[in-house]
Amino acid sequence: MRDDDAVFNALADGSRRELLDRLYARDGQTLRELTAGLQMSRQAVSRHLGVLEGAGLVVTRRSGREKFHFLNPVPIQLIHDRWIDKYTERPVTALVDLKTELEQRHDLIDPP
Amino acid sequence: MRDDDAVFNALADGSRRELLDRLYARDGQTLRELTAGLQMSRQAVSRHLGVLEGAGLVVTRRSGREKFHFLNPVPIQLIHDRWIDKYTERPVTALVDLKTELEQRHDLIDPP
DNA sequence: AGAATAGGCAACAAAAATGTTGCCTGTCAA
DNA sequence: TTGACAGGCAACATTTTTGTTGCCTATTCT
Repeated sequence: MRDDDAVFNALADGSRRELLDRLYARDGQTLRELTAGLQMSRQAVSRHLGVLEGAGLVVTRRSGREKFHFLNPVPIQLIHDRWIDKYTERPVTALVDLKTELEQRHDLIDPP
Repeated sequence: MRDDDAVFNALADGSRRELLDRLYARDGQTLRELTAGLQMSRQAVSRHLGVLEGAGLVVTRRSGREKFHFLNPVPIQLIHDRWIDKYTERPVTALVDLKTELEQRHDLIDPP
């Protein structure tokens, strides 16, 4: 497996993505704050945060008995850069543009 | 679950990401072409491509008995937009910048 | 028509992920 | 120092995922 496996694996779970959403809305929350409203045990949330931290999507900072969590958007930026060419400017603005391009390519392969 | 679940689930598998890499390198490949070199049965690759197509990451076009696969980068762009603010320009250029910001925030909470 | 090619579907076993409960350590306040 | 609070670790059962094998239909070529 490649190194980015942890990132994609962490993003695969809906609860973890919701945790990222919460941190995106307000950074620096503790485990208890993030658990509130998630209808899951504190231990489960703790492990989810551990997965996110292991993937580098969340950075933590401990202060006394509290642990603050921060969103790190860098791995997400890398996902974007992997399949979207920033130089040749692929048609990513709308699906309609892509479909148009597909029709053209298909005409090259199998002309009408 | 949300609607984007299929996309993240599709990206969670390393073999599927490799298929996207291959399509990114050369679009419009058939199932046989994509299977070559992947050390997996054709049926397994077929199901992986089905997952990618179901998530909208791959668009297909059938011509006779052959099926061509094309990469659709739109869902990946949406992932990027979800957690990276394009207006306020968060510090996503380097992890160093983020760490610096985290130090500053921590000083606000727990001054030295 | 007959053979070869491209792809699809379903059932099965093996492997991995998820959430729970129970118990533990460290920190803060009265 | 005693009790309350924040968080961590491990074992367990349940569910999901993954790849294989076997068999099927549709299309192309001789």
